[in-house]
Amino acid sequence: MTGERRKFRREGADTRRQALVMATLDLIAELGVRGATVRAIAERADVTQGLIRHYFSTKDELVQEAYLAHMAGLTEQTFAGVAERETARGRLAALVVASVTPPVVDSASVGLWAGFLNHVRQDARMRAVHAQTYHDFRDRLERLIVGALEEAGRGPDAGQARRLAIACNAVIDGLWLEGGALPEAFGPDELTGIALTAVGAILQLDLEEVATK
Amino acid sequence: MTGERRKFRREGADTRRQALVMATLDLIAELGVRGATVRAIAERADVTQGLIRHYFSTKDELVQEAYLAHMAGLTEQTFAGVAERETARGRLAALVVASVTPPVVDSASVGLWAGFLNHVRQDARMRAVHAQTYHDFRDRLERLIVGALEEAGRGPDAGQARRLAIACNAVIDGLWLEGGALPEAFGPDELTGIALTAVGAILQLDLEEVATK
DNA sequence: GTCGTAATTATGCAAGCGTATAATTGTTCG
DNA sequence: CGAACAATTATACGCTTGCATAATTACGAC
Repeated sequence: MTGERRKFRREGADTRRQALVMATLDLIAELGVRGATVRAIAERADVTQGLIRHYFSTKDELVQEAYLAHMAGLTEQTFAGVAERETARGRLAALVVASVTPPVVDSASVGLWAGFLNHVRQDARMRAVHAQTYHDFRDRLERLIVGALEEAGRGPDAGQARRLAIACNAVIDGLWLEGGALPEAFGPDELTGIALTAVGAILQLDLEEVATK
Repeated sequence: MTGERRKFRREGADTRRQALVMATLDLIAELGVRGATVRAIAERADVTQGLIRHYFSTKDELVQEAYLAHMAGLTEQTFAGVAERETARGRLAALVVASVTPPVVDSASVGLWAGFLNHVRQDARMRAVHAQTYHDFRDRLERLIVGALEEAGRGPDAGQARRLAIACNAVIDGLWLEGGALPEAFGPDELTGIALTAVGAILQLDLEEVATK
């Protein structure tokens, strides 16, 4: 009858912080931002709610760190297999394919991103992370594009390169979004083919022939 | 010292419902879904909170109607000037331009859309609205594309038309999203030019020469 | 061992939330 | 002009939320 206090193990700060961040991402993806309450996060991380305050002085701080982790993970997943390809055109094709294929294209991932967008619009630091993530991705894409065009003997000037990168990025983002938000609306591999064709048309480059390694 | 009861005017049901929907949209756009509480909505609509329950049996019902109104308004704004153009190619160009220009491209509008997305993923009726809005827009886009291609003497088959519409839709959505989420990242009219070039490249059609009426 | 301390749990609080219901009041119609 | 009724206000309830603070306990140092 003695009210038994819950047993626990001590963990390193990094482990615990990461576990809390993962639990937060899980919940936002699953239930939306509304569902990611302090209590729910704690429960999912198998911890009591007080501990969150021990590692994050405020809930917004935790959400912010979760956002950073999500965006970093997304970029990493997208560029995962790119460097392995030998030609610039092959690297570009690999990036395009990865961008519109699971695990990058994923309902929960898109939901997560959308859930964060409103926080982004209100919090200056999150806005900075957002802008940097976007520009970082686009810059890398632009470098791949320039490489592929030079390989084909046509080097674009800076303005052209910028505009091409914005356009290709838009195709990729749009397909990513639609594939994640309406998974059942597209056939298997349909998005892959469309993405390669569209980006190829914008750059006047055949990406489909090099898509499969 | 008699607690004075607030004066009020009776309004028609449609007027009040619409006012409440507008207040909801304002608040979600401004403060995110978190900020759109029943009390805040009532205050913005200059009404007491009890009235909301008189017109909507639940808050989710109000949110759902607001979503419907927002999406319908967005589509309407996008297609506003399209029919005035005489050639199919001109109509397509007009649609593309409208899609990446204010008031369609707008930070609040994108924020609103993102705020709804998580509701969409959890509520079946909202998911239906979402899917229908998307397919409706894409179908109209596909018809414009087919018209423009036939005008140029090349009628695509059904599969090609579908894929082209998905690709063009992705460009438009991606630019809409980025223009709304990062307004300061693009110069004036930059998105317009990029959108016309990119869609034109995908369709192998010159849209820029017909863009300005 | 046992002692100190940081990690963790337990409990509580004030504010805000959506919803329910009763009391009023503006409007319409005879 | 008065009665009836729907539109609107007022008030309150129960729950959940984020945050604070005190009580415990696992674990490393010596």
